[in-house]
Amino acid sequence: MTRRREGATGELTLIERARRAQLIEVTIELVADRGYAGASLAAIAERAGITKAAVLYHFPTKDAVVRAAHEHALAALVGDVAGAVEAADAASRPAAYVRSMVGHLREHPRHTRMIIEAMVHDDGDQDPAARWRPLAELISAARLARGGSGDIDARTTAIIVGGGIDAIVAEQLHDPDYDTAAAAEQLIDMLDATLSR
Amino acid sequence: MTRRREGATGELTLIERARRAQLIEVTIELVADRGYAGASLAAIAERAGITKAAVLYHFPTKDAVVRAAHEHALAALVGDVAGAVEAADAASRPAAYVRSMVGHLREHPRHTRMIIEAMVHDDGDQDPAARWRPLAELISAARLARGGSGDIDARTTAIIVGGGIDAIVAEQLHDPDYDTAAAAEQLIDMLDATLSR
DNA sequence: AGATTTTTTGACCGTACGGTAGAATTCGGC
DNA sequence: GCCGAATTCTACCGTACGGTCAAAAAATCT
Repeated sequence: MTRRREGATGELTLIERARRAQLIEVTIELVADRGYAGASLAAIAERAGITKAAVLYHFPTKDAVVRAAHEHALAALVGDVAGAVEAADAASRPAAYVRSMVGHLREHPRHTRMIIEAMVHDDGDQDPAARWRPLAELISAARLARGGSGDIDARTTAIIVGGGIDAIVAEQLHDPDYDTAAAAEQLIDMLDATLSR
Repeated sequence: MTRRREGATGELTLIERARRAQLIEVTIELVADRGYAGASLAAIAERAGITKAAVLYHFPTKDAVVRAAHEHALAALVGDVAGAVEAADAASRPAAYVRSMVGHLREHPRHTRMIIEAMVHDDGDQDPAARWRPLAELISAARLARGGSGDIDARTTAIIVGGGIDAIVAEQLHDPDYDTAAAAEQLIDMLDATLSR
């Protein structure tokens, strides 16, 4: 009963777990502070106090490190938002979505920059609307629950509101004093006006 | 009376003008198709049918080429939008702004990608709100012209609407069949509802 | 303690990049 | 045809990057 890695099960050593977590952490910081280009293998290694080769011992490639960091930041965000949305009733779920997303991003600016940077630099030709599909579905459901009669396009509405979220977040990343909560409420007002039309 | 360059006046040869224009053009194409990273000196030179060194004869540095390309694309956009806005009365200028910007970007997708790519990759810590300040002023003026009484924040409104514009454009760049005109009208509706509150 | 495995290191390789230097070419004006 | 300027080429330099390799150093197990 050893603690070595078992190829089949993929069991990991405690040290390896810790290192991986540390590498993910410093990579997030690095991407947040200096952008994708600033997150070189050498830079990651230096911040972690080891060498490039040691980093590549824990991850097969540099992209794997960045990908892991991105997934880590993203998982925290979607978990947060999903919780807030489920706690609301159908009619106010879009509002809860916007509110919790802006709130999370304000509380975790590093993760935010990481996510944004990854979205920009990733594969380029990915449907932006896919990102907001969950929001689009919440919007459709909320419109049903409210009995709005206008024939608004949920997809387009989600795209617009999503863009608004991104813009608010970007502004807050530049000016930490920006009142994102108030901005989120104004965006929610605009959305509500569209929903009940 | 020769046609050589006159150091003091900065007069340019015809050939140099043509080359510079061509280099700007291929750089825009390159950035649009393959992103900032894809616009290397070698790639630019290859598309122009010359060598790296020849490119650097016409521009002092690679960044100068990209900067010139960006400014070229941006100038076309702001000229277009400014014309459309001036042709409208104060109350409907924000709508004209949104409409003409989305329209221009739809008709010049290459220029659009160039502008977006430059905005993302430029210097990082630039105020996103600065981009939408002209829109913010149009919004303030329109609210006055309409006699709306609510105390909405023009800056935040401009940020949100600007984000919506970006999102619509991004969606169109991914899906050329996306109805950006309809999306722009919906965004304008949301803005109008906020303006007259 | 000895054996074995996990982790780290240092030295190296290949590539792509932006940029430079000087020689070569083209081209218009005389 | 010649001269000088405008334009382009070839060859090279230095740097930074991601990645590989064998060997050393810790850590762990028996």
